Order: sequence, then C-alpha cells, then structure tokens
Amino acid sequence: MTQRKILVTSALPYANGAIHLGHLVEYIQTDIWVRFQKQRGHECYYVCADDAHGTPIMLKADRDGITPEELIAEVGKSHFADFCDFGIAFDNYHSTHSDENKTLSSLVYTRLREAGHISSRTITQAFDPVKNMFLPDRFIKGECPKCGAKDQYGDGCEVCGANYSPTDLKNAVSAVSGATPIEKESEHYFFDLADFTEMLREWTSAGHLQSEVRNKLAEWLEGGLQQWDISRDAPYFGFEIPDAPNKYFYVWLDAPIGYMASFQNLCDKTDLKFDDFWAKNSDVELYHFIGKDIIYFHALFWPAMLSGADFRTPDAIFAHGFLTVNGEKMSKSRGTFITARTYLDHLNPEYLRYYFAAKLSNTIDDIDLNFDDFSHRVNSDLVGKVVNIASRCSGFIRKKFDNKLSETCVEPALFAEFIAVNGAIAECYEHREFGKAMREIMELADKANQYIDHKKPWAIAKEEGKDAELHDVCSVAINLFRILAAYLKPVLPILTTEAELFLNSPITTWIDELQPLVNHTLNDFKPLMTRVEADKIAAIIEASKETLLKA
RNA sequence: GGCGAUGUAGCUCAGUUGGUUAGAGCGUGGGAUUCAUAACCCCAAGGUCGGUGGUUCGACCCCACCCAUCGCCA
Repeated sequence: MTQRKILVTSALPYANGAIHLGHLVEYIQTDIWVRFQKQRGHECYYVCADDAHGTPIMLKADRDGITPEELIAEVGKSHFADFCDFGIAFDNYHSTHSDENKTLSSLVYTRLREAGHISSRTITQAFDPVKNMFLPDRFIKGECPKCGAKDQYGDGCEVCGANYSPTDLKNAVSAVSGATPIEKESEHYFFDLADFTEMLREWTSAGHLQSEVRNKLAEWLEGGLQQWDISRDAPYFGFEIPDAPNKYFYVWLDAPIGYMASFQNLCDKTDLKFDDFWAKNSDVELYHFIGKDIIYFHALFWPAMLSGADFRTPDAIFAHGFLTVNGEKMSKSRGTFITARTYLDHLNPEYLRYYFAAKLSNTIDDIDLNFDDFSHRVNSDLVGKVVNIASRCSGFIRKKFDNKLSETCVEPALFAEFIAVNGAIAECYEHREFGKAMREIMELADKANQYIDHKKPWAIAKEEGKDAELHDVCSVAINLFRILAAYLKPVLPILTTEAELFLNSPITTWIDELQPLVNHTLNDFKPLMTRVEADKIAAIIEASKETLLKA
C-alpha cells in the first residue's frame, strides 16, 4: 500500500464556553478517522485550536472582570483537558490568538488585497452609545416586527421564524448596556467573493463535498455571491488589519487560518515543512471535519480565500449533523445540555466513543443520543459480546495452561474469515461509515461467541484426556478476540491498550498483517470494561441541571 | 418566509438504480446452557416503510402538495 500524507482538522471550538457532548460528535468522529489512518500506516496529522476572537469573548471577559487573554487561556486549558480525557489525540492544539495566526492572517489578507480581492465602503450599523461599540445583530434585542414576540434577537425571531435586520426590531435595546442603539456609519473592508464564482462553481462540483452539501451550495452560487464583510471596528478582540488602524479582522476570517497556524506551530516543533502541506502544488491530502452549521464558511469562503491567497484548497469538507439527546435538542432545563466534564465525572469516555461510532455515517443527518439505547448498546455489544469472548476463555488458559496459548491455531479457516473482511471494514472507516463498520465487527463478535458455544469448552474441560482440545479451542477464541480488538482500536484506544496488555502483544498494524498468537504467554485477564449503570446516567442529568442553577 | 436535509418495527438504525413473503441490533416472550461482568446460544411475536394525491402493469423507493424535526439565510 502506498503511504499517504494527510492533514486533518476539526472545527475550532469557541473559547467562551465548555465543551459539551454535541462538540464531541465531531472530535470523536475525526479522532477515529485519524487513528484509523495511522493504524493503516499512513502519515497523518490532526491539528486543531481554540477559536479565541470576537465580540462574545470580549464581552464575556468584561463581565467576568478579566482580560480576554485570561479568559481564553483558562477556557483553552479546560477544552484541551476535556479532549485528552476523551482520548482525542491531536498532533497539535493551538489558539487562533497566536503569533503564527497573526502572521498568516495578515499574509492571506495582503495577498488577497494585492490581487485586488479586497474593497472597502462605508456602511451603517447599530451602535451602543453607552458602551461605545458597534453591536452585532445577536447583541440587539427587541420585539419581533412580524409577530410582536418580546426579547428577540436582531437577526431573527425564534417564535415565528421571521428574518429581518436589527433596524426592523421594535423597541430595540443593546443587550450589552440596555441603551437604545443609534445608527452610525463606519468604513468596512470586504472580500470580493464574487471574483471566485467560477472557481467555486468548479470546486464545489468536483467531488470535494457530500451531495447534500453540494445541493445546498448550488443555491448560493445561483443566487449570486456577495461581498463578505471581513472587518470589525474597535473595540474588538482580534487582530488589527494591516494598514487599517482600529479595524480588526472579523473572527471568521482568522478562524480557518487557525488551521494553518496550528500546523505552522507543529512545524516549528518538528521537522515538518509548512509549504509541503499548504503550498499551491502540495500533494498532501487535506480534510476538514465540520458541523453542518458552518458549511458556508468552509465550502465557500475558505476555498476562495486559499485560492486567492495562492495556497492549496482542501481535498474535502466532511460535514456531520447535530446531536440530539433523547430525541430532542439539548436542553439546559431538561438536563440534557451535558458538558464533557460532567459526563467524565460519571461515565467511561469510551462508552460514548463507541456509541457515536455505532451511529455515525458520512451523511449530515443528526444523530440521537438516547440514553436507554446507549446503555443497552454498550452493555450488549462491548461487554456482552466483545469483552466476553476473552472473559469466558481466559480462565481456562490461566488455570489449566499457565496462561500459555496452544502451539498452533487449529481453526485457520475461521481466523482467515475474520481477517478477510478487513478490506470491507477499512472501506467503511475510510468513508466514515463508522456505524456500518461497527455492525460488521459485531457480526464477527457474534460469530466468535457462536464458535465458543458450539465447541463448549466448559464441557470439554470435564472430560478426561481432552486438555489439548480445550487448549486449542480457547486459544482460537483468544485470537479471535485479538482481531476484534484490532478492528476496534481506532474507536476504543483505551480498551485496546488494556487488551494488548492482557494479550501481552501490541497491535501496531492494520488487521491484514495479523498472525495468530501461538505458543504465546498471556497476562492475567482483568475485566476490560464494566457495564453502564443506570444511576450514573441519572446522576449526569441531575448534575447538568445543577450546572444551570449555578450559571 | 426562502432553501437544503431527515421522517422505515416499542427503541436505535440498515435497505431497495421500482418487481414475488421489508432487514439487523437492542428491548419483549419462550427454550437451552452455566465457561463468562444475570453475560452467551437457539426460536418467536412485532411494521398499512410520516400523511394525501399522482405517474406506472407494479412504489417504501419516482413526482406534487401537506405535516413534523434539524440546519443555513453571508
């Protein structure tokens, strides 16, 4: 197999709040994919960063009585800890508020400007006369001009679904100070996206996108691309625009460049070369995993920016759906707005990794975390099926054969059958059909349990002179278990590490290279995973409700 | 409001480029078993494939409209 060079990113989490289970769909999905590529022997790097700029962060720091820098340092630390504890193995985790990102953002901008893709004009915007700042739509509240609902945001009504501009709101007030906003003029800088209409028309239909995403973008392209407002006035927490005092890059300008910046930061710590990955002629594969809500930024603005600034464009954007809990949007009052940390306080992170894997596909469909289903699925598949194979046979090997496997594998056909599906399962992982991969793997687990049931080692053990047969059967089962562990390694790195310890043999390759362990000494078996306990789930929901009260 | 997507057994999901009896896992019921973390093995019951029309010899799969859910509207 030819070794591929791959650079992968997940979307940058915003540095104004904790990581929650919705975020984790994406990081777990990406991490599984990256671990799979690495296990196959490819050269694959996974970078990410905190998205640290913008008005919400500036205002939150203000409210908390700290500087934005202090806020993002604190939040960045907790994000990273959450990811680590869920087994997300970034090759680098950085911040968009970094020297690398400042340099690269300026570089991208000046290249776009030199190529004639930046223009400026004066626009009128809502302004808070007390706070002395321009107000983003989300920071203006008032009554919906259509249905009269109170307390609606400046961009749209959550009650009747109407869309409008903030100036349409009745009795509008600044959500920051409570003052009545006034209108004020300011010069803004724009990225002329329309210059890239042909480039994007081609790019979006060249196989870089899922079909649902492509459909959605076709609408945008047909409607005609507009200029993208990329500047914000001071006060703003971000990077000042070159040659434009008191003008700052809009957070969404420097956020995707944060992918490059994080990678640059990795290059500085290793002997990787930035240009090999980002130069126009790069042959490295580049993939961005994102949620379906930020498709526009990644499938329109981002390729256009890269292309206009003379960098390479992504090979694909992989969009996923949202997470619902028990069939509904996550809700703070129902206790289903669950942070990563609250989950970790009560449950094994690998339960969630497996459950998400079992439900993920390459579509943008939402996935549902149904807690009853979650418990049944994890208990049945992982504890009842997979781990059980080792559990039910290891006792015989230890007690009767001093933890040593038999000298030959007596079921080469069965072993080969387990190995033979590796191509199909690899295809599933490669195409992000993780749910399908899990189904295939569980089918093998069923087969292994059926084999044991058919051979009945507990009955053989009671017969005189049949020790060799008992030894052979149990050794086969342990070898089948090892194959299953290898298949599950991208999803369950912690469980697999413990399985490797039990097997006294690391799994370092893809399944096609596995040979049966023969005449090989195991370590004592310890329970590799315990069942999901119902009271822990109740505790998580309770704790999530408490978080709300504190907030 | 416009647009994109989703809606299949109690639950979570497969699937069909339109063609005789619609699949899996879990849950449930029954049986078997005791090696294993009340795990495993065998069998069974369960669905008018969101609704209404249409195209077709024939639609769960195509078309139109409607309803519900999710997302986007720079």
